[in-house]
Amino acid sequence: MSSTKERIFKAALETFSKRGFYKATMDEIAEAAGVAKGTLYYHFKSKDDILDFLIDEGIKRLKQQAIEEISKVNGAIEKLKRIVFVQTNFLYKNHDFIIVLLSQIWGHGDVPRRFREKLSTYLEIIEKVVKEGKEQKLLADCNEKLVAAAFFGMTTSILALKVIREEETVDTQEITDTVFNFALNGLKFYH
Amino acid sequence: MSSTKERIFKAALETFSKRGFYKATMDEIAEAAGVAKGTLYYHFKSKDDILDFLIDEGIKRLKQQAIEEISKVNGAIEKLKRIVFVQTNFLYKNHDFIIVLLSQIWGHGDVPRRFREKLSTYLEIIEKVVKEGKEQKLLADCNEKLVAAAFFGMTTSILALKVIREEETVDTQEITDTVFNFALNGLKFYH
Amino acid sequence: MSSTKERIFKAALETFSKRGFYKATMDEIAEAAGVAKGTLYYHFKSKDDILDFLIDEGIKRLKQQAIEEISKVNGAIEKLKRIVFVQTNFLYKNHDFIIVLLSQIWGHGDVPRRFREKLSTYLEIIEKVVKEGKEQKLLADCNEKLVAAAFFGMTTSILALKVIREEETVDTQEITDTVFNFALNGLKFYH
Amino acid sequence: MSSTKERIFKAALETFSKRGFYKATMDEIAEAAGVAKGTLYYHFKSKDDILDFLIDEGIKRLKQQAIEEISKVNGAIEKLKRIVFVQTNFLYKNHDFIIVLLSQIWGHGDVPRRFREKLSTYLEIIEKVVKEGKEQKLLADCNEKLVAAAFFGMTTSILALKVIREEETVDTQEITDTVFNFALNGLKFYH
DNA sequence: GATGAATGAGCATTCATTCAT
DNA sequence: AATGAATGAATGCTCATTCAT
Repeated sequence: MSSTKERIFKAALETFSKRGFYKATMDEIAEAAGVAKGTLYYHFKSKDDILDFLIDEGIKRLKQQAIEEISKVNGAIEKLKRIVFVQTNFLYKNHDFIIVLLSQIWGHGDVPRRFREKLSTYLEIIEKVVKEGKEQKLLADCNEKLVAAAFFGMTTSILALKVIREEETVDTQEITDTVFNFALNGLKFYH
Repeated sequence: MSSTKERIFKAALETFSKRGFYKATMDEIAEAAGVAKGTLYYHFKSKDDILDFLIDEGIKRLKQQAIEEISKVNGAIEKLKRIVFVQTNFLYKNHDFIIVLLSQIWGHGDVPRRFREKLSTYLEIIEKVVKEGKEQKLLADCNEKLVAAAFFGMTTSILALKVIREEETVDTQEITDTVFNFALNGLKFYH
Repeated sequence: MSSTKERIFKAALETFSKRGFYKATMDEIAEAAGVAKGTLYYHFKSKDDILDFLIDEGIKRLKQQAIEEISKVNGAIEKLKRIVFVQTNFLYKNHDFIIVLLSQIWGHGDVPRRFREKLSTYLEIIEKVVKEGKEQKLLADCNEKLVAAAFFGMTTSILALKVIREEETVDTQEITDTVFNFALNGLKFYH
Repeated sequence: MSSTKERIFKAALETFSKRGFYKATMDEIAEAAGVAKGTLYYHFKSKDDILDFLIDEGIKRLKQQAIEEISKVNGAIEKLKRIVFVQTNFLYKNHDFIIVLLSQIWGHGDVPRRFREKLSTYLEIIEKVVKEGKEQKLLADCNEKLVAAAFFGMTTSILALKVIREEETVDTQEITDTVFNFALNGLKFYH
């Protein structure tokens, strides 16, 4: 990625996150990137194309990190923990991305559908681990598709709500632990 | 609510859900409602105002149902189950609402912030039940704010993904059970 | 004029003056008059019709007062003085009217043309007095049409500028004297 | 001023004068200027902004000419004559401007107020000359603010009425003489 | 006489996109 | 590679007017 394209990428992510995709204008992105408006069109076909690129890149990076991380350990439970950890950290470090993603995946149009499909390729990683866990009798019987969605929804909700609120510096380790513990053991109190 | 306003309300919800808030035009809403465009402005101040009203009403109704339902039973765990049930059913019956809500609550602007604040008043109901459960030693120690967010994120993710996909008729009872079981017992396999 | 029409008349004059004819809305007029919007259309054909009526009435009243006043005295000069006096007082007491009038008479459209024609019937009163004065060798030779326009322009400019500025209470007698003296003797200093 | 902006400037002046500011549409201005509607917004922020610019420029040019002209002669009376001359000629040559100006300066809103303030900077030039004339015992004692307003009101009234009527070619020299003579010597007949 | 809900033509404004330089 | 002036289709919104009650 050329340095100019990189700058546009970052500026767009920031602008979409701050203003929302629709309210963000090409003028704003250009200004944030420090380039002329025409330059955006040299590097991207359209505004939609920038969004596509952003989502693509984001999910690609998230997947890479998840795959890399779970390859380091053995056992479905340990792998799951790593996934929660990666997810939390990634979303925390890339909250602009998650805000943009979460604003775009719901809805019936072609665009949200395409984004959901991309996201699915990430969720499949989780599903696979859950399935493994079930087979290894480490995890209880469950619908792994539902569980993957639940995992993702849980983590993003918690994180997005905290991050967006620009609260106190978020302790990602605490969230990782909470989510993981919640997911594994549930809320029931054991005497 | 006058009958005209009611019709606009429903048309707007449907249109926003189908097309997305920004792509939906006032002309489309008017046509869907079977009124003239000017009539929209007789009942609402602006397009944003319609959205506001939609979110307000939706959350108000969700809260009403949740409160009513948990008043019927005793015990935090039973109450929690009812909440999951209401949430699932409400969101399933009002999937247009949930799509609109989920598309609008993320982001840094004033609008998403306001919507999150409204949503918080619903989450507080869950928090209260969780807190009760902890005090009664029915639920494990946990951060109830995080748990409430997790509950909401989990349910909506599962549901929205199913609903949007216009999948097979969704079995809300199954989802209720899955979510509740997951939340209560976690994923760990017990020998 | 029925009491309702009278109220609309006053409300319209005030609203047009405060907001300008185009910015003023029928809603504002109705509210100022304390009636429903539909009622305006019971008494007047249209917004333009209200303006017409306002201008008509205003000029009619100005003419009446001028005619009555000049009938009280003899001699062109004395009559001219009375005209200046009436004009100043009337415009002061009816500054809403003068503001509306002055905003509408310039321009090429049919409406300003019609208003100028109505105003002409007042200017003719001045012209006639000036003509008389010339014939009686009391006033210097001059183009009475130009002089009448000058008279009107002079007085309204002075007054409007003072009145609009909502300055100190305007001393109409002083203005009358100044204008009259200026008009009669000019600015030249006589040694 | 870029050539495009210049063309918009002229087209707007003509359109506002012909149709009135409020009846004139951006489409009309664009067409008159031979540019696309969007181009108007590339050079001006809004329709109001165009009006602002027009009034600014007009008054600036009128002031420039007046200042230049009175610098050519000595003596308050001669200067005054030049002012009347410039005013008459400028307004005649720029009757579109004067029509727009006169339609906009009356009223209580912020816009007319701002325009009056701009116009005041021109009137101050007249005031200064009148003051000089008084000090030099060339002009009678008078309120120079009132006199300046009177001068302006007199000239514009005469001119606007003539110009709008699209009468016979206006003889600006005759008007200059009439106004100047009227202003200097008054209407009284001297035996 | 009076009301106010409903209308829809009209308009200012926005903004992604193009293209000549 | 980069620019920025110009475009025009698209759209939210206004508001005078109508009419059934």
